[in-house]
Amino acid sequence: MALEHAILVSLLEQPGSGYELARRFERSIGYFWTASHQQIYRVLARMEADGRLLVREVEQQGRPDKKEYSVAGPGRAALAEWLHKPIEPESLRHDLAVKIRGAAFDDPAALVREVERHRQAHHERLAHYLAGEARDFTGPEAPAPLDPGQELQHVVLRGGIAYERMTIAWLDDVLDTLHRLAGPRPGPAA
Amino acid sequence: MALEHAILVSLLEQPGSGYELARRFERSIGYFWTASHQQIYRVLARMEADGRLLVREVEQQGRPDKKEYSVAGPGRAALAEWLHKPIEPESLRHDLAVKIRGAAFDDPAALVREVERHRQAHHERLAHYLAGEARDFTGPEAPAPLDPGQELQHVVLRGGIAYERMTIAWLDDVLDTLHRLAGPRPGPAA
DNA sequence: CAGGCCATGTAACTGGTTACATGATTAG
DNA sequence: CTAATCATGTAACCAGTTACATGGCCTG
Repeated sequence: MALEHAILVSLLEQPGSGYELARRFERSIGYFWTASHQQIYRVLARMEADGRLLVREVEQQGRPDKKEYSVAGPGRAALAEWLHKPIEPESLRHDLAVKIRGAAFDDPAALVREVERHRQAHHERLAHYLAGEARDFTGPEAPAPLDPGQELQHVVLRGGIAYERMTIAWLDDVLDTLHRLAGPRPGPAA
Repeated sequence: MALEHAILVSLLEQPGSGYELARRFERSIGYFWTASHQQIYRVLARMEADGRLLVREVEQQGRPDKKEYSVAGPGRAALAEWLHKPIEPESLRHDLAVKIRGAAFDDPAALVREVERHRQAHHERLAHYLAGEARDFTGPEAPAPLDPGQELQHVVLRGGIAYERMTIAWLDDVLDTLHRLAGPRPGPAA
């Protein structure tokens, strides 16, 4: 149930509406957790009903009104409790790896394009993360001595960067392997 | 719905019972997908009802009878269709990263033990993967020229190894960061 | 005789995805 | 006029987790 906790962390960093949270989940929080707006609204409603969040209706001009959520005492307590409770190290879940193994029962060469597409997507994510890192942490615009919250955000982002780099390198390995299997094909003209 | 496809791949590699599949999901397939026996039995029943799998009751001596599943024509067709259809590159979901960012609102030092525990778990997984690699692919017992299926299994395993190594390095980075934040603590005796 | 492995399942619940639904404002 | 952005939600479905349930065989 980490979505609740991710929301608590995000709202502690900065109160905001469901819509704003959904956008954050596409950016910074999305480095390590994703959620759709539908899911977010549902969970926000439940958390407010449970007394973990406070809502404030904010009128805006030129835009729809919004509900600004912030963390209530019990919410903060729930987060603290979770932080002190050990969690299971999680395992990978990678559809593409299923496909790669499945290629043995199909044409391996047919997978090249798909793998290249994924490589491209990870490359774009990496560029996006690096831009964010320069903007918020290492660039000339960034605050010189980072506060603890920023240091922690930075180390999480470094994890995202390391993940994308590793994945790109692995997909190159996969492409090499697929080419090797397709190149010297066992045909009659071998 | 990649569990169905993972099951199809595994049964194409080798027919087997639900119990055997559950064990494979703890080993080789578990490099990139996990599933509990409950889930597997449920999905197997559905796939058989849909005509994607065949069952054969196998009597055994000294053990309970088992149902051996194998892939039927429509199952193979369903796999082929999925293999040719693009899928979305997936994003990370990492609870521990939520905790790390949450530590800004708690005591960062209190997280050290938890991170060390995770580091340890990933270290063990890495050792397990490396042992499997030596046994099946690179060691003296391994078949000299690997067939395409084995090449593909190997490249997926290399992905798991790269992931574990990357994660361990990142967790070291996280530990450094936590120590830096806790070390020069902003107390009255600073 | 206790514990672990082999083997199969049901039931209830929780979390996540997809599809549907509405409606105002602003920029091109 | 059209598309994008802001803003909030409901409903149905699918996937995954947790708890419960059974029972024989083998090893120590």
